[in-house]
Amino acid sequence: MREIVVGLVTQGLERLAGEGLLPGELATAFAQRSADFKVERPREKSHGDFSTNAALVLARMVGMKPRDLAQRLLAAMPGGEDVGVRCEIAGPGFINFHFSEDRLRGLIPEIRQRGADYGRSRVGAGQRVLVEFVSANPTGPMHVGHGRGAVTGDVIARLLDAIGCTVAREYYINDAGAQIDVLGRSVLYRYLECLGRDAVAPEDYYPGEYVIEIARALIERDGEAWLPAAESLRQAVPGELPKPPVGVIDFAIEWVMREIRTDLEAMHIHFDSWFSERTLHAGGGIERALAHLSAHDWLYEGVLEPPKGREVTPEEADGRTHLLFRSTRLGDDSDRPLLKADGTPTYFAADIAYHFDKARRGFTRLVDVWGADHGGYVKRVQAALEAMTGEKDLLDVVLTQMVNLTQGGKQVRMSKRAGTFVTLRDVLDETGSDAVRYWFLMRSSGAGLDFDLDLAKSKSNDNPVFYVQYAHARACSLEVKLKERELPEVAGDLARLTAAEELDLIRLLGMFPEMVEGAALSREPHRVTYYLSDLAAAFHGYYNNYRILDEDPEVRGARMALVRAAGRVIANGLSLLGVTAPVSM
RNA sequence: GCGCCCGUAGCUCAAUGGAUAGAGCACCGGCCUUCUAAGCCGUAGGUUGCAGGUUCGACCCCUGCCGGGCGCGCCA
Repeated sequence: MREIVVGLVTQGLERLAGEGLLPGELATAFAQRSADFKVERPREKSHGDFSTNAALVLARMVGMKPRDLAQRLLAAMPGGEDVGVRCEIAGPGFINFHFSEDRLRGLIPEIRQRGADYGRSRVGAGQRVLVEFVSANPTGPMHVGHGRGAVTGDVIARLLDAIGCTVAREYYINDAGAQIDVLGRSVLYRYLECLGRDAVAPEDYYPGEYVIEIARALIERDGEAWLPAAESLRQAVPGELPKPPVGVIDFAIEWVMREIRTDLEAMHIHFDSWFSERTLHAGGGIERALAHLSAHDWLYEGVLEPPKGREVTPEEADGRTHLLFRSTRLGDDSDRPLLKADGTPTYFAADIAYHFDKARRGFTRLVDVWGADHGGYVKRVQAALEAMTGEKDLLDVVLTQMVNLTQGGKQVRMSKRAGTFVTLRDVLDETGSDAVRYWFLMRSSGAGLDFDLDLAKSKSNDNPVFYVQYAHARACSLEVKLKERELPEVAGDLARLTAAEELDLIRLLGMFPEMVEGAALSREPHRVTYYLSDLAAAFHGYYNNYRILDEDPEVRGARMALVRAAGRVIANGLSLLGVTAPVSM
C-alpha cells in the first residue's frame, strides 16, 4: 500500500523537477529512501493512511512557504481518484493520503493471491548478510539468556530473508583458551571422584551437575585410561596446573556442544555453519589478520596506560610492553592488547581474526547478537573491522539484556552455587518452543525481560502467545463451522464490508509488509510481536462484535474473505517468529 | 573516573525527527442465554528523570546534571 503513495509522490517530484523547481536527483533519492523526507503513517487517524512531509522539508531549499510548495506538489501528482487515493494538504504543510474504501478492500484478494509471500519483499535483494548468534561457550549448558540471544538472532535472520537478503547463520565456538582448560580439569576432578579415588577440587572449576555427567560418560567410554592425567592434576601445585589432555577436552566440548545443539533444535534453530575458534589458532588465521593490520600500521609495541578510576594490582602493572591495536584512532577508549604475557593471542586477537575471516567471505553486512555484558567490546571489534576493510558500519551488533524468570509473580532464583540453576532446557520442557520463542521477543532486545513461567503456560487471553495463536485458530474454526452448517460457498460482496472495525482491520493487514521491512532493517524482531498483538486484538474485537457467519450469504462471504486474510497475515507473522499457527486449540 | 545501555501512566513496556505520546496488566464502572469457553465493552490515568540547546516541529538529535544496569589491560 505504501508503494502506491511513494509512486504518487515520486511522480509529483519528477514533474516539479521537470519544471525546474526542484533538483532532479531528489525524486530518485526519495524513491530509494535516501532522502531526508519520507512517507509515513500518521499517528492521528483523521490524517489519513499515509502522509508525506516532503513540502515541509523542501520548502527552505526552494524558498517557498511549506504550504505553497505542498500545493504545487499536490497539483503535480497524478489525479488520485483513479488510483483510489484522496490527497489533501494539512497542518503546516503535510500532504495526507486517504485510501478509498474500495482500494482498502482490494487488499483482501491481494493477500489471498500472495498467500505465504504476503509481507515478503525484495528491498534487501543483493545483500549477503551473515548473522552470528548464540556462540555460547562450550563450557556448560545454555541458560535462558543464551536462549533469548538465540531466538533474537534466528528471527533477525528470518526477517532479513523475508526482505530478500541472502542470509547465513553462524555459531562461533569458543573452543580455545583458559576456560576450556578449566572445563577439562573440572571433568578430571569429577572423574576421580566418580571412580572413588581421592579427589581435590581445583582452585577454579565448574561446579555444575553436568560436569559429573560428562565424567561418567568419559568413564563409560574410556574406563580408567585417564587416571594418570587426573592424578597428576590432583597433585599439582596451585598456580602450576597442568593442561588437561586433548582427549579429555575434546570429549567434554563435544558433550556440551551436543547438549547445546539439542536445545537449539528444540527451538527449531538451525545454523548454516559452526566456526571453531581453534581453527583460527591452528590455521594461522590470527597471524594473517595481525600481519594484515600490521602492514597498514595499526599495530605497535607499547605500554598500556592504566585504566582510570581503577586500582591496578602490582602484578598487573608490570610495565611490560604489549603488542597493541590502535583502536583509539577509530573511537575506542584505549588501545587494545593482542598478545598475552605468555605470547599467546588474547581473545580479542582471535575475534579480530574471526571477523576478518567473515569479511573476506564476501558478506556485504555482518550482524552479531551478543549478551549485553559484552557491550564493551562493540567499539573495538567495529574498529578492527574498519581497520582491516576500510569499510565503516560493516558490522551491526545487537545486544540482548537479561532475562528474569518469574513464577507466580516471584523471581525464580538462578544460582549455580545454590544448585537452583534453571537452564534453558528446563524452561523449554516446561513451556514449549512456541512460548519461549514468542516471549523472548516481547521486548526490545535492549530492555530487560521478565519471563513468567506460569503465564507462558496458561491458556488464557492474558498469555500473549495464546492470545495470538488463538486468533489464528478462531479464524480457522470458522472455516470448519462453515462446512458443518453446510452453508453454500459464496464469494461474497466485499463492498458489504463497511464497518469501521472491518476497514481498520484491513488497514492493519496493509501495514504488515512495512512492519516486516522496518523490523528487518532496524534488526528489531520485537516489532513483530507488537504488531501481532495489535492484529490479534483487532481480530478478536471484530469477531466478538460481528457475526462472521451472517444470514446474508453476500455478507457472510465478504466477512469470511476478510477473516481468511487476517488469518493468513497472523500465520505469516507467526512464521517469521518461528512460532506455529495452530488450526485449532 | 571512562564507555555502552536504560529512565515514558500505579506496574511491565511501545512509539524510522511529525500533527492530540500508545498497548497490556492493575484499579474503577457497566455488560455476559450468541461462530470456542477460559470472557466482552468502557472510564480514568502523563510537565516522556531535571535544565538548557539545535528547528517549522524533539520521547527521539546535541551539551550538562540526577538515578539504575553492564563493562573497564595478558577471562572468554
